[in-house]
Amino acid sequence: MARAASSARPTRNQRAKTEAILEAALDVFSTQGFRGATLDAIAEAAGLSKPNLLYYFASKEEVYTRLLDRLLEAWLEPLRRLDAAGEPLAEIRAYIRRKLEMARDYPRESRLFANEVLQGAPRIRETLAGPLRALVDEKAALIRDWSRAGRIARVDPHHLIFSIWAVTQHYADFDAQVRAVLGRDDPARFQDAERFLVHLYTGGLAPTPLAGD
Amino acid sequence: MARAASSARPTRNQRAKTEAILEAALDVFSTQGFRGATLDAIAEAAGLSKPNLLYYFASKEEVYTRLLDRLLEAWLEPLRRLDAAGEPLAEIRAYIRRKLEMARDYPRESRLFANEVLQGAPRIRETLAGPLRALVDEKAALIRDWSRAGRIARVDPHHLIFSIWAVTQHYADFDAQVRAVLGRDDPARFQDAERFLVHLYTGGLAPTPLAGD
DNA sequence: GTCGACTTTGACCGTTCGGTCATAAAGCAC
DNA sequence: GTGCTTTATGACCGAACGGTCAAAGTCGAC
Repeated sequence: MARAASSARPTRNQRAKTEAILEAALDVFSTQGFRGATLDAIAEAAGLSKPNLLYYFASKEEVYTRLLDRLLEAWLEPLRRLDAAGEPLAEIRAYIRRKLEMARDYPRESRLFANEVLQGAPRIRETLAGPLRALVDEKAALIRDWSRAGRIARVDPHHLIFSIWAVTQHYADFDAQVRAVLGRDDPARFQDAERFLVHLYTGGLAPTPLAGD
Repeated sequence: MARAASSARPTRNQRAKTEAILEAALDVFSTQGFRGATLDAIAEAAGLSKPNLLYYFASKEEVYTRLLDRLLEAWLEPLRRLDAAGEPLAEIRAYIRRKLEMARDYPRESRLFANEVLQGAPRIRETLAGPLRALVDEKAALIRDWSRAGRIARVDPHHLIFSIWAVTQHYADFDAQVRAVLGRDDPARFQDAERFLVHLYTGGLAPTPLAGD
């Protein structure tokens, strides 16, 4: 029989094929969503027939969840690297840069995630409420400590994190809008965004609130 | 014959029915996307049969585009109200508040828009590159003038606008994630978000950059 | 060459999709 | 009531969907 998700060590060729399928599926799922995507479209993009695709994956659902699992693993990494030993403002700036790089280099992954959450996150709710929440709470506590120590302004740590997610992923998820507004293709948009965001957060989180106004 | 989008003045009953359909369609399209939504689902949610729905709308496409047209009209309004005569920082804060209110009161509309843009904005690309871009450019010029006059910090006006869109719509589009991270239902999340964002932008855009650091 | 495991495919199945149509109610003017 | 328009529906259509299956092709081990 075939490889019913049990073969201990997949062949080099098996790896290559499943990789091609996941690559194609990322294209399709990230723009069409789960329901909007079709196995035919994925198979064609991967360069094989639909039954052949189903030889490597049991179902459409399995392709999708495999993609999500991978994604979530990598998704938390930038926040995880927020270092308690570092200088607070520099740490936050570095976090913004990492997230912005991910939006630039992995926009399809960002859109896949956005699609899933937009639909109410039916397949990843447990992950969000479990590991993600735990990580966010941990880092929020760290930020709160920085606040209380007067090393950054006193702000709500959770909403600070949300805002960084929002402004960085925006450049991947709303790429079509950004392009339309800035003109067909502004190659400097990520650089300009980084400069703006670093300024915004540096000023907005500075430990000494300004006197005037 | 029926009302082939020609009847000059629709009956009260016609208005009510089309309204019920659009209301139901907003529910379904905003969570499932265009391809994921089905006419059966919309018809059932609206409380009528599929053929009856198609008596009021010519096609699935027409329901969707009608919804989008409405949305886009209202979508630009908050930015349009950014007033050149006002005090710059107060104007930007007011803009943030208006956008946050829209995310709170019209989350489905925000998600519908997000879905469309995620898919590459195939149906609203012209609107984005036309009226939206024109409005953004106009307001960006205003903000740039404020910058040059030293009334706010020198920042990229386009990316400032993008960031406000991102952080406000995030609370509608990623509601499932926000809820999961904050705990089942945090009724104060919009208040807390507003406080944080006002602080962030007030500090980040303050005309006098801080001396230290 | 031949054997067996792995891989690929065309044909097919049941379901669901968007949409049509003939027909039947329902409402209303007279 | 009669007649006309508006509204509603069950039955149906062709296409596309996710998925199955038997059969054929491919490949290395011996």
